Amino acid sequence: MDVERVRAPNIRDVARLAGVSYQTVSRVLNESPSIKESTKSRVLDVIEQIGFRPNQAARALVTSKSRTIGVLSQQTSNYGPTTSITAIEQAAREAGYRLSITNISSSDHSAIAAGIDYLLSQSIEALVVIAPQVRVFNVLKELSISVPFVTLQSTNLGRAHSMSVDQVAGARLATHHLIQLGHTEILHISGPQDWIEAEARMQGFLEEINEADLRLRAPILGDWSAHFGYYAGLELLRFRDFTAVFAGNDQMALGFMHACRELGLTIPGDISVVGFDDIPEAAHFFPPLTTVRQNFSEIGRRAVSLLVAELRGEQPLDHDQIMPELVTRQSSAAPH
Amino acid sequence: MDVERVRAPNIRDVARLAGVSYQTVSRVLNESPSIKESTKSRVLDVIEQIGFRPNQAARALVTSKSRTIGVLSQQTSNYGPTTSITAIEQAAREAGYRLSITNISSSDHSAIAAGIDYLLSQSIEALVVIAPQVRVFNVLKELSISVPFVTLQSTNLGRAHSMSVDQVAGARLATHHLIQLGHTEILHISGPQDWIEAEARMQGFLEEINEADLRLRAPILGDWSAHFGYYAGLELLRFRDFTAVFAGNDQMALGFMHACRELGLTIPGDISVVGFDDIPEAAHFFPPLTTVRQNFSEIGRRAVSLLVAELRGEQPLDHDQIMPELVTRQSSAAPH
DNA sequence: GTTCCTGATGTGAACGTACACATTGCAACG
DNA sequence: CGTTGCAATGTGTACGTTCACATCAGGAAC
Repeated sequence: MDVERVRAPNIRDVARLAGVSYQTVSRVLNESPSIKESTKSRVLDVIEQIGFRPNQAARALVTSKSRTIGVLSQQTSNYGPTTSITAIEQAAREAGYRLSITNISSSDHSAIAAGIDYLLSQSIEALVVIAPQVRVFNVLKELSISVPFVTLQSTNLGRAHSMSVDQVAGARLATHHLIQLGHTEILHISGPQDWIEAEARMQGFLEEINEADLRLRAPILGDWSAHFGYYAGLELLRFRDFTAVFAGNDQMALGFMHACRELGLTIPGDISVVGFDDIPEAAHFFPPLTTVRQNFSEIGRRAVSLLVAELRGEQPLDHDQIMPELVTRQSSAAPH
Repeated sequence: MDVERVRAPNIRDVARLAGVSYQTVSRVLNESPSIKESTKSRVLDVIEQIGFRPNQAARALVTSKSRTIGVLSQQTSNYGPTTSITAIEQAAREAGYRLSITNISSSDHSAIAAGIDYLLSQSIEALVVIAPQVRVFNVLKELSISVPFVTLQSTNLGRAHSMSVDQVAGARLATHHLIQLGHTEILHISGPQDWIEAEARMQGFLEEINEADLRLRAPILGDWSAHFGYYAGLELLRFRDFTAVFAGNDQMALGFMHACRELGLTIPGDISVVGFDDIPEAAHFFPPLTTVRQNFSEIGRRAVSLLVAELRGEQPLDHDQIMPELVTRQSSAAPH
């Protein structure tokens, strides 16, 4: 009584119904130039009619091309990475590539290596790395990846493997803004020490402070979370020996502002705050947050375009680095 | 002068070096029971030594199993979907499945159909749908998908295809909380009309309002964004004929509170606000937001576990529906 | 010693496609 | 009218794996 397991139609079924050889069908599928218009449309009709789909596995097997781009990412729901990934997915699809995403939860050496290994085992043709930790790059260097790859953070890998918004410049914009308002005692709440972006933002901060010849205060090392910003704020505000804070991202800025309110301080009256990223919510914080906007989607798109060009053997478009932009809102003002 | 293109080692290379037949190697790879321990370890040694990786494409071709779960998602960087997707990815990987994600940007019929078609063309074995619009389900019904699938929202598809936090119950929690505080004029800012979750939350709101025999006010249809919450707030607050707002998500609540502040109203003094989702930032809004927490990760995990069980022909674990939880913070209080 | 069984291993085929090469038909050319 | 050339199409094979089936050795049972 069991029903014969229906086999999906293949290229030969199409050929038979269209009265041509399977190779002709293959030519239609691959848009070969030398094929008569009439046969082509006849084949396409049959394909449409019986709902034939070329088998990707067979295709991948014979061409040894998986048409897949791997993405290694830090496990996060943050706005930046997810926005980039979405852009990557779209750009990849438009270029005819699939995505294979792996999120690593821990960032120790073996987890990173396992993540990359997992991706390579799927015979990805290219790799995008969004896990933005220094350690990840050591692993990358060590493994000498056999496929084209690109990281979405500024690195000193020295090669054309990096695609990023200029974090140093962004941090300088933010810091410079505060200095120009007249602040002289500026605190930086940084991201985790081993994050490349945190490091770059800190560097921009330091450069600007130095150039203005201001007193340098040791940055606080945070974890990007609003919670950290809050608790750090409660602690830091016991000594009110600063008038401005540059937070490594908008979430920490939010938490810090929360702490300020709780201690009865007003922003920007008592303390100015500047964030980084410009997440969509930042415009509605209390007060609306002055921050540095970076175009996460553009980074993702460019990463894909770089990789795809490399895969096709084309010369990649030579973009300038993407510049971030200061968005001035109401959380920053001159000190009184 | 060109170097012979290095071919990746295959199962026969391993067999030769280990002095066995390729089939024996295949048995080792597939953990066949009847294989001598000594041969097994010899084969594994060779695999390790030459860095052999089984070719997934060949495997997929012969087994006609892609080991891939498709994810159809609405293009978004929102906390909920991204958190779920991350959980799905992890659970899928642990169960030995890859993920193939497609984000659809528009939600018209053809875009949805194209998205599903794209996923099916990759011969996915199962499908998770996170694009939570009513329209999507119509397309799903229409297409009569040939693979097991699950949606991450409550639906009335009538079958065991849905995995979700009970949105109606969550909305009732929120609304009931406001009623219990003594509010009688409660406004609901809803998500877009065609979103299943928006509909469910609205339904919960209506049920609770009806049961308490309060005056029903027409919900405002928003778009989930903080911007909408803000502009809606500016508009709504021209008539101060309500004392509490239940927003369809935390972002709209944030925007609404922004509008309140701008008009000189205090929260919860003048107006109480309750959100939905409990995004990590909500605890640091001004004031910290009372909201309904739902476990996005758990939904994702359960979806995968359901699908994997179905693929393996096992009986899926029968979970109760996941219940949301009211998180009371400082944005809600008794009216004065 | 023969038979039977079972655990361990080997052989042939198939999956569906693309590539390299072969063949056909027909027009142009001398 | 034979040759050449080219456009259009067909045939054989390979990709790397798994499945179905075949084989083999060796011990138990008679």
